[in-house]
Amino acid sequence: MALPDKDNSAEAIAASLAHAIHEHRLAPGSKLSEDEVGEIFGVSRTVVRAALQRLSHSRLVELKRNHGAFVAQPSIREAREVFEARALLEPRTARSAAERIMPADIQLLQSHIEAEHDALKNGSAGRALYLSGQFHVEIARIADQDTIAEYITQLVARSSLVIALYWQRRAALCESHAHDALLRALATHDGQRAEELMKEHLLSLMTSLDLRDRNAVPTSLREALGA
Amino acid sequence: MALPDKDNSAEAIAASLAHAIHEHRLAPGSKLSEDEVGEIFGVSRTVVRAALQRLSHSRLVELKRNHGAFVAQPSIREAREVFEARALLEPRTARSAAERIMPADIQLLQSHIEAEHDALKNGSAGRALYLSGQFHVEIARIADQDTIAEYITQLVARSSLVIALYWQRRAALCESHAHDALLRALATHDGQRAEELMKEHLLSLMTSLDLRDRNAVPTSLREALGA
DNA sequence: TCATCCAATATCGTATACAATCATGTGTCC
DNA sequence: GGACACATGATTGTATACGATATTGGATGA
Repeated sequence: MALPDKDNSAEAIAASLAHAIHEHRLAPGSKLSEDEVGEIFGVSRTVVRAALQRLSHSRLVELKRNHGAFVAQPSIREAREVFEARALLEPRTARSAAERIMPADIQLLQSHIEAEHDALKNGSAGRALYLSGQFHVEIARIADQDTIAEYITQLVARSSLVIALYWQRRAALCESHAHDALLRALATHDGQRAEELMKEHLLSLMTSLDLRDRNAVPTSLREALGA
Repeated sequence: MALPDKDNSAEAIAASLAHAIHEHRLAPGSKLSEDEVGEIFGVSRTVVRAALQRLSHSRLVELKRNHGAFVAQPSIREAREVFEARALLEPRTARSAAERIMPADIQLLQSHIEAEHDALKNGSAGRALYLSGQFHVEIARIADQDTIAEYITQLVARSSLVIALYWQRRAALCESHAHDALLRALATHDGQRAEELMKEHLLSLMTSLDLRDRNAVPTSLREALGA
């Protein structure tokens, strides 16, 4: 594992774990033992705890008292709420981004899309998912809204967990086309269209999930066995 | 100081500090020494650190490496961003709340407003400010959106810091009237009007602040002395 | 054979100790 | 007299030790 910066090691570890979660290398429900994580990164439990608390606050891990940290398993309700929050934040932010975007930003988004395509071709779906999320975060950054960008970063990461749990395999590759269209609207400073496209994109994302109750994640064993 | 629950003491301490910040009992820039806070609450630095990290993640305190924790001093830019984020989240949430509100909720909001009036009459402006913030949080709760409610909680607390720094004393008491009007719209399930009122309310809040650069908070001594 | 109780184990929760770092103040040299 | 270097103090950063708690496994009894 990449050794974290000697400074801010807790933050580096949190980022590393978040990245792994985002790329689906860590599945929802995975246990993150303090000792184990500490050994992997070569630090004591003290700093691991700081990292885990950080992630807990971002809702990426769940801290169970006296039981340890686990990669979060968002409920269906939480999944819906995450996308509803995104639906409030992202469309208007995309509009702002369209009004402020600079040539360098367009280049960057374009390379994001290409990297995502490459990742998909190489079969690294996790990395593609991560890049796809970063596309959204980047738009908030272009809109010059750090506070909103931070929230979107969180929501995107949580969306990755939601996708891990509730994705239905049919309805797949609309994604990249949506990003292409968004980029075109942004590049032409068409704020109105960017806003609409983002709204539709998020809606289509949500409808590609199976958020019916019956497929609830087996949070309790009783429920898992259909008792 | 109220002794925190033996369980989750870090969270209790964080909540206590957040409350104090929200009520302007702790001014922006105040130093929060780990030893001092630990002594006040009767716990070791370990748990104090956890609480401070939590607050740091909420942007209520700023952690300066090897220097300690300080109550945050939002920049003008951050102040704007906080209200822009609220402008995206709250109006639509108010509309949802209007559609779902129950009689008990109306009662609760009414009592919030009354408590706020009482606090103002008793001269405890800090408490009034806190209650005024809780009014907004309560609306998100009524809308049945935990995720958004959490964000609004954070943003409201940060708004309190912004108010402490940038409030201009003229333009004061429009507040309670705005809440009254909002409650009427909510109580009559007039979602459209609730959304509009919330949008205007936030706008008027922001314009009652002095967010011009020249009044920047003296983050550096040089700036404070007008050098 | 089954349920109940209890001990053993593993993990987390907290306190404390020590190391690292930065700020301040002092002394010396130019 | 001024600037630099260094020692000192205070505060945070990290590691470790110990205590608390919940689960697991086995033993005992009916």
